[in-house]
Amino acid sequence: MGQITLKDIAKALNLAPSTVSRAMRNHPAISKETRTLVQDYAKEHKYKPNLLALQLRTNKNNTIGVIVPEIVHYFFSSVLDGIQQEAEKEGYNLLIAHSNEDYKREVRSVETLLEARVCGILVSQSKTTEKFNHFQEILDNKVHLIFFDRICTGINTDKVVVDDYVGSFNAVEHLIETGCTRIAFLGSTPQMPISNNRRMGYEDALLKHKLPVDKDLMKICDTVEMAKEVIPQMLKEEVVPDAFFCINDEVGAICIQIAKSFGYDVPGDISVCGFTNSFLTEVTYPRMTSVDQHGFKMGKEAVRLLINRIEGKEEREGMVNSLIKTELVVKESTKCTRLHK
Amino acid sequence: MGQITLKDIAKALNLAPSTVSRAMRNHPAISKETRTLVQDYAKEHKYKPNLLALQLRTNKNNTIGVIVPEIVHYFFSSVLDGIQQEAEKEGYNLLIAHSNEDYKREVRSVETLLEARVCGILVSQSKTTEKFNHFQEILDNKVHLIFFDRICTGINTDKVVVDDYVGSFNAVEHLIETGCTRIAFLGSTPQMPISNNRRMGYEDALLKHKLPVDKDLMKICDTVEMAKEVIPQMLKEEVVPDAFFCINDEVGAICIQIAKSFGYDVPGDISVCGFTNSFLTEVTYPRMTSVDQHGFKMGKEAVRLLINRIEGKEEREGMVNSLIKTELVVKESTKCTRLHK
DNA sequence: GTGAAAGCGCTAACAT
DNA sequence: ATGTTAGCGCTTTCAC
Repeated sequence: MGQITLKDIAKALNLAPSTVSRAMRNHPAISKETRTLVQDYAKEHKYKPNLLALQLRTNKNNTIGVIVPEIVHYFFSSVLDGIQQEAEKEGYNLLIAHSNEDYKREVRSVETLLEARVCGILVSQSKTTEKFNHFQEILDNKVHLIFFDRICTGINTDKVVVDDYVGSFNAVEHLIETGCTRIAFLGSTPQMPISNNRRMGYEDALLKHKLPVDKDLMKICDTVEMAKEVIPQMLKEEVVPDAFFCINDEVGAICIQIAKSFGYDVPGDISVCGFTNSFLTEVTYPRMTSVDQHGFKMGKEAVRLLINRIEGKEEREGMVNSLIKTELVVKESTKCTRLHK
Repeated sequence: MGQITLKDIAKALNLAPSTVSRAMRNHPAISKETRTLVQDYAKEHKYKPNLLALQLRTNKNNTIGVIVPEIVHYFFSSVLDGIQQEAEKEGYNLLIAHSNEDYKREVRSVETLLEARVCGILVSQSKTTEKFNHFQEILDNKVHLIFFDRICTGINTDKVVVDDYVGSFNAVEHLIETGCTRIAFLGSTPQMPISNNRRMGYEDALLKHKLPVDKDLMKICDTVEMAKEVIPQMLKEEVVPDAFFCINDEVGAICIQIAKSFGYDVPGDISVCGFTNSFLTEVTYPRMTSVDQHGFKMGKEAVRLLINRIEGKEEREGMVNSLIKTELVVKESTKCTRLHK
């Protein structure tokens, strides 16, 4: 015998299944005696309602799907943590899919989640995604969709992002104020809004301080592998950067290693700034200055918004664009300044 | 109109639902014409089978539950990655719960997963868990249970672990062979088998090389917070360790930082060895020697075993105890030796 | 206050 | 080769 059902209880107690159902859910029209009778019996026999049956009836399961491009990754696992905690609190389950930065796997993940009939999906796009039909299909299926961090500008839906522009601007300004003038920007592909916004923050900070925007200092370099190619190359140039502003902490951390291996002092000769403020920043030597992205908070915010949509509680008009504030956390891989508090 | 159903197709094509059902699944008794007719119509109208209905019928959902104690963590996210990839390949979905090293959340996670009627559960125990009724309940519900890494010795079930003893023994022997004689062991609480096995590997390596086992060198220190307390304290003692063998890379990485902040050279004065061989080992300075735990592989192995149990394909008698081999990866936080290849 | 019956979407046994 | 019926576990009319 696997699990006890409502029917079993009904039979055992000589009641109708409907009565048992009502009694379990404290329906007002049920006498106190029957109610306690039923509930006691249920507890004693460890009755567990069959969610599958419930979901089939209401054609709605309390499950939220999440698609992340990378799971072994401080930022995304922090976001997942936030999503998980908030979802659990609200009684939702989580189906997690991992696209592994691969467009095809992302498409398949969408299929899987739709087949599982999730009631909403949170997505952070893979780097290789350039077609958006699969996202459109989510909406066509009347399933709620919210992008976080790596948003897709081609689809009109709710989004949760950090203020990449401001975070970037502040970080670069900090580098400038601490005396750097040839600041390299190691970004991601330009079609990624997070990268594009950070590039604009970078350029505007340079402009504000009357520094030239040098295309040679701006590279696409968003993985450890690329960093191991790109950074040494830049350090072999005639004019070497005196600062690296990196798209993530992984690249930043490797950047510190490489700069030191070339004999440069960090931050004496070269400053390095990362993005995320993960635990990595604590174990590099020197400890790394980075822009905190508050991933945990972003995760919570994203589910909150999604659940509000699902339950029809969102009052804001049109598409919501939620902005999480970043915070520059100055540690030791950038120089000190009195100008900066 | 939300989703199209079998019935809808049947009505539109003037067929019985059962015929449509059979046609969709290439039942041999269905004529080629009807089959293609049905399948074309289904494809055109984007028919998606309702998994909930299917699962209700078979009283079996193809969902596997996972409970991890920590999600923002290189090792566990690697394991999750392995679990995810293998499960997806086999057509299983994943329900992930996060106990956050908290016994009560772990118990609740078990409840949630059982209510969701998962067909199997993978667990790595929280540090604070000392009662096992909730695990027993999983078995009582006839749901397959497999422990990985942080196993529970109080429950008789399948397990997947790394050879902590051997991994530890080899690491400590490497430290000894490179000239260390006062090797500190930073472990976890003794009731955790992984910690206990590593402690035994540690002690046996010392004994083999005729070094004393000094209780003062063995501390419980398995988090960054504890490391920041315990390690400075040990470095202030009269006799300072000349090596730290740490239970995980986080503690190891922080250990390197602290040792350097005390003015010690790593590995000149003090060697440090971690456990996991995460990305952290690449960004510490010097890069950290560590024992690779092959988390990804462990994840795959654990799901494989679980799925075999679920599908009744496991031939091995009794409870399986799967052992993943570790591998000492020597980098720069331990000294060189000719003895060690 | 309680029961009987129908139905959520699907499939399997039993017709025809 | 296809249709009919029943039922997975639950809730919700509609009766009584």
